[in-house]
Amino acid sequence: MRLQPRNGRAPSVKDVAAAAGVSLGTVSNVLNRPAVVSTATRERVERAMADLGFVRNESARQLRAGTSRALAYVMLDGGNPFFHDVAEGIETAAEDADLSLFVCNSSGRSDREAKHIDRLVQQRVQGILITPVDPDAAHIAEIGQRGIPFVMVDRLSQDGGHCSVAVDDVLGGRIAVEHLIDRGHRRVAFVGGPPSIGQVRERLQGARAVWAEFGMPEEDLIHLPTEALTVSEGRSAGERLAGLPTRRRPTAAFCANDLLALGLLQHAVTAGLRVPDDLAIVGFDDIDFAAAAAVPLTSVRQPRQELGRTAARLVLDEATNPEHVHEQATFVPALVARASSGTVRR
Amino acid sequence: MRLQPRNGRAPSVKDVAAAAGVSLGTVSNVLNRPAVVSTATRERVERAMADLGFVRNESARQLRAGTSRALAYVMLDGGNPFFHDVAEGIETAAEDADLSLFVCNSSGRSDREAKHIDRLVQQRVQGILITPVDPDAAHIAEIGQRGIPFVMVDRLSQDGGHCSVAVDDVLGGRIAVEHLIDRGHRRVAFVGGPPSIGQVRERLQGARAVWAEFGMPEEDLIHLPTEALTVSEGRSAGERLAGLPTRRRPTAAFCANDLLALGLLQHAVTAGLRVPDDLAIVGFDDIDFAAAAAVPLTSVRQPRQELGRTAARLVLDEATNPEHVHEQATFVPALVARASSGTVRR
DNA sequence: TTGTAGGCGTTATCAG
DNA sequence: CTGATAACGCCTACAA
Repeated sequence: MRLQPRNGRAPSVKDVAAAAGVSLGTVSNVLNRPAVVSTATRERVERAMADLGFVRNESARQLRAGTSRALAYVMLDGGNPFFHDVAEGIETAAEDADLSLFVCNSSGRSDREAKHIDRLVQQRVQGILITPVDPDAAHIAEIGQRGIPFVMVDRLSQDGGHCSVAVDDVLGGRIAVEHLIDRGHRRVAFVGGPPSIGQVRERLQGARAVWAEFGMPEEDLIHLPTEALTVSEGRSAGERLAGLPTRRRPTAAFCANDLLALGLLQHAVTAGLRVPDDLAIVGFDDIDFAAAAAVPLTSVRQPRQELGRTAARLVLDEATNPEHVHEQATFVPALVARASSGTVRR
Repeated sequence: MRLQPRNGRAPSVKDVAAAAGVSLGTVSNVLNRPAVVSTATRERVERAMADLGFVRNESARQLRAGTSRALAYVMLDGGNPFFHDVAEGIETAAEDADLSLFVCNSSGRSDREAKHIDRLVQQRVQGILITPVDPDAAHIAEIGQRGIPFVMVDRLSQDGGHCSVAVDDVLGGRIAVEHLIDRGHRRVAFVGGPPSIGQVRERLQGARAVWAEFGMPEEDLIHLPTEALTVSEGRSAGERLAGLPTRRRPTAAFCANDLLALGLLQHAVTAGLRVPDDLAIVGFDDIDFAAAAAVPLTSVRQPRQELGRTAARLVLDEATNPEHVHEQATFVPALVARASSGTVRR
């Protein structure tokens, strides 16, 4: 392989044509409509391409085609395995459609998110999937106004102005707390925040609803707010919880996601609380690390990969189907009971 | 904002020029050398760009420039938070250089890796960072032959034919096992595989070396092979370990990475082994979940973000500095002792 | 079946 | 500051 034909420049179709002794159009045909070229010429051209180490220039193709052959996913928190699993689901769908997937991570920062979106628009990606920091931010609305197909992931659209996929978070909150009531718990903590995150609000809302329906006193569902949905915030919530006087201390905690639950679990063990006997714990998302915790974590399962696949399907439909109508795909969460909420009390 | 000027086509510099009543060259100047344009005209042009919702077309820029303004990282296992942290380090460096970062995930599959590389070459990225499935694969060597700057991450170059960054894995194995010997363990398991993974081989090699230096009998360092470096493989190694007769069972395990260690920890707890009293555990990488485990995990720390930042620095040097010489950046791993190896025996 | 011409959007250059 | 023009590499007509 001679890989640097014209002093440093990558070989172009022209170079291939020259090397193969055919015209430029023939090379293009070999690439795009191999059927119309005679076998002999085709092989000669392919040989020349291999010899030169020819690689199509994607920017030129793109410029010509007017659009790139890529999708993008902007995720909220790359440190949370949940989003990685969603991305995997998107990627399988993108692969099936022979599209690349650009994965970006806003790390919960709106400025970074806006910057990523800017770049993606410049790249003319075919569609944007996003789990937004703030679904009402101006730079989110602009995506749709630009006519770029886009789908909100893990967050339902309020106004139906675009597609979205998510589980029913209110229901998720309900089944988590109902499970704890079932297990005999009469004093439960909800661990989660900040309330600016919609998922947190809805999971809490579901928890409160079912708590009231069972006729439990409102003050016995205790909200332990956190600054973020992270392991270390879970740990600090654990400190506050362990610090409560025994008769005020909840016997169970429902955490707004698994990272919080893992942090809480860790602090509880450190503080000498037995899980689930002294403190039962339920998380949300059912990331792989939940099942892998030293006390396997009961969690509300989201169909992570399927969320991603569905989101990709919707964005592709919007990109290709002129009859497309926006769709809010809602999935039903399911409780996965493990040891951390294991025993029935009394 | 009128966002669709010419029936569906995104507005171009030409449209902006027309709208602002200036020439195309002036628009280009506003974009690329704002200093040479008078304030009044510049503002008029900027106004027109905003009105039209003009966004530079990156493919056209790229075609013109001959290279994209992006770096890429192909990681080995997106499900392992270690690689996410490395990617974060790369991204900060890329941001400083005003470059985009494309993050790809081979999921340990060589075919997926090759496909990603193909795409990246077509995109004419400025450089490729990669933690390869197999450093000797043909598609890896081709990257260098193509003249694309590239750096191997978490794996040292054997022949110096390219840059690489990694910790000293042999040393990592040494300090892990020395720590266990220190703690009084005389029968230790090494959990890890497959041996096709260089990191596994070297960590084992270090473990064996220090074991011999302390005069311990070879057969008391027991290799429990695994198929992969995952939580579930760790769990299954745990089953094998717990199944051993008590007098043959190691009192400690050194795992080739933290995912294995977390899986092993989980099974140990389930099987009724106390950690660290019945079984001490040491992992490798020191991912955040290691500290967050219910029994916080002792681990050999890699400077994850710094590996990424350094790799990015090297690839940028290769891309821009004609005097560039390949460099093997080696970092020193450090033991982080936590509860999972906590007590001194006897 | 092959060759040729034009254009995608951007940037750079050069003469006014 | 304008206006015109060429070039990047590819693709698709259309003509031979």
